[in-house]
Amino acid sequence: MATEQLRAQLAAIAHELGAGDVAVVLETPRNPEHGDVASNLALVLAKRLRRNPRQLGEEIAARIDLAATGLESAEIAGPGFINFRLAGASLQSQVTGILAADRGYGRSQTGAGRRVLVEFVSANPTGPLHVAHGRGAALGDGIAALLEWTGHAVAREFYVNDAGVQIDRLAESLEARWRQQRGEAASIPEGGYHGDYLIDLARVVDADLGPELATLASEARRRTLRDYAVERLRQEQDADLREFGVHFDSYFSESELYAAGLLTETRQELRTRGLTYEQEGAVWLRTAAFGDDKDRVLVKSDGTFTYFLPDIAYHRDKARRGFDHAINVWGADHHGYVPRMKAALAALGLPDFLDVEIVQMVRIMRGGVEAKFSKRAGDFVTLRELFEETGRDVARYFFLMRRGDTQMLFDLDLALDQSEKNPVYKVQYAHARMMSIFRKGGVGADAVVATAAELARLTHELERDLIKQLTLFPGVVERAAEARAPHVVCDYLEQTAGMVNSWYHAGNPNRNPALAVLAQDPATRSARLALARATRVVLRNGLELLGLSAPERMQREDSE
RNA sequence: GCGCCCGUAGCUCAGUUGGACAGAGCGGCGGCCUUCUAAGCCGCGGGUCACAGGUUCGAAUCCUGUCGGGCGCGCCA
Repeated sequence: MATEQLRAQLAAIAHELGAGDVAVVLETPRNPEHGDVASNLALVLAKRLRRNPRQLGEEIAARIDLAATGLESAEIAGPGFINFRLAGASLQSQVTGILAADRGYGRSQTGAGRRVLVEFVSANPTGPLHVAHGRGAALGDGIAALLEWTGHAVAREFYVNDAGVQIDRLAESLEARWRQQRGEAASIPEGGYHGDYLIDLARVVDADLGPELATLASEARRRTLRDYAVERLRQEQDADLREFGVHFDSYFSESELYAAGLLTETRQELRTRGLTYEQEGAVWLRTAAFGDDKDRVLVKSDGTFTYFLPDIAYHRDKARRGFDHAINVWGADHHGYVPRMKAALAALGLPDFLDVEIVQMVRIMRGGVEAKFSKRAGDFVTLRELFEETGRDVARYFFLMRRGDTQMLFDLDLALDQSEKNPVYKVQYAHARMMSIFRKGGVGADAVVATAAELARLTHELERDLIKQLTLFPGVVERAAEARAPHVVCDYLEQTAGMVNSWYHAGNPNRNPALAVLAQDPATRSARLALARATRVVLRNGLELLGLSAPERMQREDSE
């Protein structure tokens, strides 16, 4: 790639000028007058070398071997930017590169050799998944995909909190519903679960195990109900996620930690390392020595563990399983928990092992008012209700198109709009348009190729702009992976789709038929088909990276 | 009280390892349909980047403070 050669040359020149190692930043200026590629290298070096930036820019520009990097010109502008113009041929040759890479276009090996565990959703098995879980699911899956695209070995994991107080409340709540179902007076315990879904479950469990339950002693009955509820609700969550298009490589349950003796083992290790102490009958961990506000309790004075200990044991286990790095996608209500978790891992000698991505809350707006309640689930809207109404692609995209760490408004009216106002359809439609051209032209989408001589026909400004845009894709993926930010990809795809549409519509028979992809002239036609395919490759790869479909044709559902 | 996130166009949001006039989508206004699918396209208007200081050749971006919104601060999970 021409830009990579340029980058290398600039880095070398920086060395020659005595500036040492510099991360050369190349960007595509918004203003076309500023060329195809621009670098602020002179500005960066000016500071370091205490020299006039423009003068330095001239000096750098003079040292560049234009021909060797496929450049037409380099000029100094503004405070000291160096603006480069690509030679036409090098731009056109990018198309060939994209077609050759095809499904691999956008992939890189930046993260090769790194094993990363991405843990997300990890909802308690106490009820249906709600929209915030959906956002976490989309984001976790998107982050995992970005890491895969940059060469990391990624595993997706769901942590099941199937032991502990909340599960006891679940069992008690189900028992109350079951008794109500049998005509007995019973009420949901404090801190229990009030949603209608437990009424449904009570009916099912009664049909399933009713007679048996009636004969059991209360202890055994509650255990039976607990296991039943956890299993059923887990299955329901799995089904929701599967239909949402999110798949996990592994599930790790809290009860496994107990069974494998990892809690006592972890506690032992912490003690051996001199990290714990007893005070007021409880066992404390010295997290304050590792960046936390204060020390935290591991074992309560009544002898039971806090939630903290299993979490430490779990994360310690992640490292023991051979992962170099762990990324957790957590809800905003857990952000205060991050420092102590990191502190605990630092105490175990894993200071940079964990990164936590916080997912903020989602508000659903319909007709200008906030939709809050679900009949079945009680005080929240379920993920399933959402994606059954909008469709999977739309729901996923809407969750992904915003930064995860800020609160978002989910505009249901826009989500249900099937025109190109809806950003999802705008991108998908741009892809479908390219596919429709191939159908019309009678060529296989994946078979299109063009010679360099033919590609030389791509001289129109819209074509040049589009090619430049397509060449940005790999960099966008890398940047998005680095920032764990799928929305960067969404922004890019929307922008690309806009440019695709401009190009496509410019060739409308009523506007300028000479610009149609399926032009009369065979060479031009071949070149434009190749560009159309390169476009399709980028849009498809981007959509699939985000876990969305890249449709061959768009079908509108008739509005009811 | 302390900590974290946030405050950018009428609305929803990008841009925040400092850089060229602050961007997109939606909404608004004005054009354009016997279509390589108008589910659209082209153009126009719209902002004291919450506020006040500071650092810098240069600040939406960094620092300090103020105001406003959200969340978290348990021997809960």
